[in-house]
Amino acid sequence: MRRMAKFDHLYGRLSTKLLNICIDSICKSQQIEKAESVLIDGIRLGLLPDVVTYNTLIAAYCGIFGVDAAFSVVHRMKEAGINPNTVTYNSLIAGATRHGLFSGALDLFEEMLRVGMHPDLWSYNSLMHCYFRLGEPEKAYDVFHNIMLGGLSPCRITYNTMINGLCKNGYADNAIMLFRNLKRLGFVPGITSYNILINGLFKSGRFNNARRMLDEALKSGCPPNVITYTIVLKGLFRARRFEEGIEIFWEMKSKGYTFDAFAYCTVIGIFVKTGRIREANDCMAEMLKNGIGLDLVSYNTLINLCCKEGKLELAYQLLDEIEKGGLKCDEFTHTILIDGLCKTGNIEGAYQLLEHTTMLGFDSKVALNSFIDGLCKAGHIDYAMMMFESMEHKDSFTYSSMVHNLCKARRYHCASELLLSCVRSHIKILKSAQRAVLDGLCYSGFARKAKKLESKIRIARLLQSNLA
DNA sequence: GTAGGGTTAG
Repeated sequence: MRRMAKFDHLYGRLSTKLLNICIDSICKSQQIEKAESVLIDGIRLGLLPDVVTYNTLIAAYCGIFGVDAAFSVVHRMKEAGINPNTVTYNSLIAGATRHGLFSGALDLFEEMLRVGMHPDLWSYNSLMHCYFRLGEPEKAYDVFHNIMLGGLSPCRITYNTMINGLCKNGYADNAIMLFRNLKRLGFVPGITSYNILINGLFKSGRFNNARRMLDEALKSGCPPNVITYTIVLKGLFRARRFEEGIEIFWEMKSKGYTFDAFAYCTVIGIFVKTGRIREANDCMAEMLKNGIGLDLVSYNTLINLCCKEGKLELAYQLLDEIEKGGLKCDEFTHTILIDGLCKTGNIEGAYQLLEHTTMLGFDSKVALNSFIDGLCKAGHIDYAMMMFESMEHKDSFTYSSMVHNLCKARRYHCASELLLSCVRSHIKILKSAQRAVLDGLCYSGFARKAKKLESKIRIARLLQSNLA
């Protein structure tokens, strides 16, 4: 009998472990309901879920439904007599961070300390990340300093989080200095570290340094991955080095890189923006053929492509797919469609969608800009002016578009007033829009007014630069 | 727990 009891005990422990492995694997395939039913079955069979079982569920709830839903699991856990541990809090903090709730993550960290729990390296790494995302690099640095001084030994993620945070907060030079110092102290960077730095250098406009860093990665035995290529592609595109970017794309293909949704969307976006619709279509076909799971950004990218080709019907088919697939359209989706409708001359449709979008609570300045431009192009310039005047927040696009369209309608005096008020409001305007007004005034016999306007603009800009 | 500010307007 004693032997049986011993086996029972062993069986119980093993089974909880098996149950956890099973739930973890189901959660990883995002099937929370199935995981819950496996848990219920397990309990019916007499298995006792432990802290790992609940932590697994909490991590999954955080990822899929958000932190609030995860808290309901914490509640259930406590009811079952199991106390949350550091991993529970780390999961909740990670969940909050993933959903952009950085202040909420900080609150959780404080709560952790308040209830007497000891944060581990994961908690501190997350804390640093949150401070950086909140634009508080000094506080992040304090955490880093404390990790180094305290008994915790930092890991690669600690260093990468620090280097990335510095880059993202505009301290690319400090990031590189830290990187060099750490390397001297024995830190062996992986491709993630190099990607962080290459991206940081590209974004601060230092293309040659970025290229050199890429070479350094290769020489250090870190082959680039799909993320490296996407960074380089985007960086070159941002620098308007389109041909080099397209070359990188072909290089990726010839080396047999597997494209993911990020890479495909980047490339399709670039093709669309440079007017290479045929190539964009080939890419889309390949993306669909390769069975890439389409998320909302992918759908938005494809809908945009359809709109640019004037294939609105196809765009609406994709819209149906979004809703059938359980995804929710966002501001981008609506804006893309509103612009598509405007560009195909369906102003009435665009107006209806704009109203619907506003009713849904989206406040898209881009959509309004698009619509105003659409109105002008369809010949309703007075109505466009009315909307323009009623707009609370006008930006560079609003002014550039309106000024251009007024010039096209030969209403140079009105355009010159807008141009001047734009400059005086410290808003940038396209050089071509300014040129259109000045040329328009000259050619229509108002050369003196053009001269005066030019000097008024110069004075306004001079005053601004003095004040700055 | 770190890396692609993947998609929109002039």
